Amino acid sequence: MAFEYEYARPALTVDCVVFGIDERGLEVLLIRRGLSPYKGRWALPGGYVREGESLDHAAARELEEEAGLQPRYLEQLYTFGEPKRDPRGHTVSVAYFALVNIRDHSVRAATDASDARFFVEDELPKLAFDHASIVARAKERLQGKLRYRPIGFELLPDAFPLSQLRHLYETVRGEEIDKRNFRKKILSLDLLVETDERTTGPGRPARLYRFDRGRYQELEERGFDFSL
Amino acid sequence: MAFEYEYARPALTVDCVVFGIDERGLEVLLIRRGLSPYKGRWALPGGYVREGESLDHAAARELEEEAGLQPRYLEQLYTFGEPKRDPRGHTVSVAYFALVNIRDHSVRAATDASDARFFVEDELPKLAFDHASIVARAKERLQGKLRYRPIGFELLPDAFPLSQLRHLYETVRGEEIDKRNFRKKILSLDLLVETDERTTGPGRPARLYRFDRGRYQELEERGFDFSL
DNA sequence: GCAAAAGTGTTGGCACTACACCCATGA
DNA sequence: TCATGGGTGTAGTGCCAACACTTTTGC
Repeated sequence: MAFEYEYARPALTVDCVVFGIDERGLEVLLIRRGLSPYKGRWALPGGYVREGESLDHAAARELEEEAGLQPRYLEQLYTFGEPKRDPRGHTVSVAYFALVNIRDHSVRAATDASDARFFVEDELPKLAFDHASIVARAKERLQGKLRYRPIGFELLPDAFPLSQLRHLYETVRGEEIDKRNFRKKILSLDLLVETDERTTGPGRPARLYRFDRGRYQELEERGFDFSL
Repeated sequence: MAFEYEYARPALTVDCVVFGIDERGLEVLLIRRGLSPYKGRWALPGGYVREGESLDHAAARELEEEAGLQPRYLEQLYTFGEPKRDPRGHTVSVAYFALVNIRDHSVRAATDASDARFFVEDELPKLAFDHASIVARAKERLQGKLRYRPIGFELLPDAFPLSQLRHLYETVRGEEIDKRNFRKKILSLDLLVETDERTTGPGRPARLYRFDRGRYQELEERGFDFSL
C-alpha cells in the first residue's frame, strides 16, 4: 500500500458504450481506429485516463473529443483488467455506459478516430480488443436496469408518444408488450405528464408525454420503487 | 489510444469489502494499517495491482496475504478514481465485494497489516482514504443483490435452519420478515434440500437445510428468476 | 411445567395477464 | 374509403401480506 513497494503499473483507460435507439432498433456508437494496434478496426470510443483526472471526467472527455457527444446519462459499467486484453501491454480499462437521444446528436469524428457512427447492436462489425465483450456486458446492464430505473427516457426525445416508449422496451427486451397493459402500468406510476402536442403522419395522431424527473426524485426519496 | 501519447499514469490498486454475519449482525473485515499514510488507522484490505496480473487475481491475492482469507464469493464492485482519494498521488482503486461464512475463517493478520478483524457494520471506526464510501456502496450492492440472487447462502454454514436464513435477510434489509410467509416462499423455490440434522440448544430443535447450487444453475439456465 | 424457539393455514386484496374492437387522421 | 396506427375495459388468476396458536425440546 505504499510507494516503497511499487511495482510496474498497468496502464489505465476508459471505454464508453453509447446506446441510442431509432427505427432500426438499438444502436451502439463506434469509432474507426486511426492508429495501430487494430488500425482500421471499429472500436469503442475511449482513451487514456490522465494523471489527476477523475474517471467520469475521462469518459466524458473522450466522448466529446472522439465523437462530439455529451450524453445526458453516463455511468460506470465495469472494469476490465485481463493482462492480455491489449497487445501493447497490460492495460486496465474502466468501461462506461451512456444513453443518448440519437436525433439530438450529430456524431462527428475527431482526433485519432478517423470515423464515428452508430451501428445496429446486433449487426456490429468485428471489434478491436475485448470490446465485443464490453458491449455484451453493457447490453445486459441496459436490459437489467431498464426494469427498475426510469432510464429509457434518456434514449427518447423530450416529448414522445407512448408507442415509442413501448417500442423501446420491446426492442431492448426482445419481446412484445401488450399495448393496453403497458399504457395502464406506465400511466399509473404518475411519472408522465401529458402535453398538448400530437404526432402527425399516417394513422391517428398520438398524444405526446414528458417524463417528470422532479416527480421521480421526489417519489424515490420516499422509497418508491420504479418497475416495469 | 497509443503509447506515443502517453500521459503520466495513475497508480492502480484493489480494495476488498468482506462481509460476514453472526449474532451481532452484519460485519466487515478491516485491517489496521502498519504504514503511512493513515498509519494505525483501520482500512479495507487491498494493495497494488501488479503488472500482468488480473484484477480478480489481485483481489484474491491481497485477501490471502493480508488476512489469510479465501472467500467463496468475490465479485467486482466499482472503481473509485477521484484524484484526491489518496494523498500520495492519483490512485485508482478497483473495489471488490466478498462474502464469507465467518465461522469458517479464522482471520489472521499478515504482511503490512499489523492487525485484522471483523467489525459490526454500523459501528465501524473511522476509516482510511475513501474507504467509508466504498463500504457504503458495498452494502447497497449486498442489499440489492440479495433480493434477486441467492448469495445469502455464502454467508451461512453449509447446513442451516430457516430461522438463520431469515435473520440474515432481516439484518441486511433492516426490517422484520413474517416467519410463515418466508418459509413458504423459500421452500416453494425448491432450492433447499432438507437434511436430517437438527439444531440443539434452547427451544424446539430446528431442521437444517442445504442450498442446492446445482439445482439453482439448472433453473437459472432455463430463465428462472430468483427473488425474495 | 415453564421458557424458548419451531412449525403450521387461511383469507382478502392487488397486480398482472390475456384479449378485441372502435376512433381519428391523411392519402 | 381505406390504410395506418392510437386508444380503450373487463374478467380471471396467482402472488403476497396479514395474522395466532400448537408443538417440541431443555431446564
